Amino acid sequence: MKDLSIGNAGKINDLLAEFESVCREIGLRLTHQRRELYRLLLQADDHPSAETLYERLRQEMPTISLDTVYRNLHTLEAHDLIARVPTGKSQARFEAKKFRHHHLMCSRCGKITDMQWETFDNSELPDYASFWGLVMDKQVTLTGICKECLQREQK
Amino acid sequence: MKDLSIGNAGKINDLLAEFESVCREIGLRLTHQRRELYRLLLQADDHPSAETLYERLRQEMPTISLDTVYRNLHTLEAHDLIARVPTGKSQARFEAKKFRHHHLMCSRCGKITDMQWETFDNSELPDYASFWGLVMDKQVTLTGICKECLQREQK
DNA sequence: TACTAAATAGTAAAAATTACTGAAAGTGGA
DNA sequence: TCCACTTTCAGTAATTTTTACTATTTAGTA
Repeated sequence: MKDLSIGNAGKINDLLAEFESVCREIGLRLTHQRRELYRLLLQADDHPSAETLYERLRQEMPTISLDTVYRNLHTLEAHDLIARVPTGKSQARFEAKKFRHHHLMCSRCGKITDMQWETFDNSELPDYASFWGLVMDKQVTLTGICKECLQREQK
Repeated sequence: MKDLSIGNAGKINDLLAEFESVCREIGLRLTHQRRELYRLLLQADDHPSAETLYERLRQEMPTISLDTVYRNLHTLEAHDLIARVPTGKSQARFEAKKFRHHHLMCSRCGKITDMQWETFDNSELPDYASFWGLVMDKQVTLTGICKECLQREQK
């Protein structure tokens, strides 16, 4: 995972420029569709599904096809430019790789929130991990009920 | 999550008895299909998909329907007797809740392996978590390449 | 401007999950 | 043990999600 510092998190344009040069490096064509897909993912903070991205893209380019969305999601994922959020649900959710983070998932409303946790990031893996093989990434998922849902249930 | 100690891990029968009494407590009927589904999940260590479970169940009861498998997976999940493994893939994978553990996922062969990590289990959550809401579970997923795949690639 | 491989739109197909219906079966009480 | 009640089931259909196919268009480059 390309470790982009959180200081850049808001600078969509910088990240887009970075994306474009990475694409050129690895020989991916910069189509309007691909750039827009990535831009939407960069500015989204709701970990959209393929279907949701398709709907959003259709606002600006009504003729884009669903296949293009899925194909590009695969391509970008294969090149580690975006990631799939491991939800356990049948519908996949996606995110741009902006900075190292973990996920909070509300089991009531399904909302997914990013969270940084440096203490964990810096911690040692258990011995078993190196016995198992080569670990490339470690990710925490916290599950529970978000504040909004808790308040809603109290009423 | 019902925290069953790892000492019981091999004792399928004990866990089945436990399962049956839990079902009676919460008013779930103990049908042959449901018991077998749970038993298969208990003894499986490969986190099978719904389809895989269906195939296995058909060995012993050829008339069982796929709907029954899905319905029971939902029911048992809703009562926290089994869990869905958050893989990020479109096909859901399941496991019985035997003991507290985390997952190692091989990005080459897709194999999922359980791992205990008490240091993590006992660690404090970051402050942001309590601000977010009520956290019920914390789970680590390590991604990488398992030993078998590493050896295969070296050849 | 023209060439070429990659990517796209539109559509079809496949895979995975959920819904529906009448029949069967487990559960609790007489 | 039998009965009534309700859940669950099998079989099938429908829906949702993802992938595949093909003719056409486009980005990158000379």
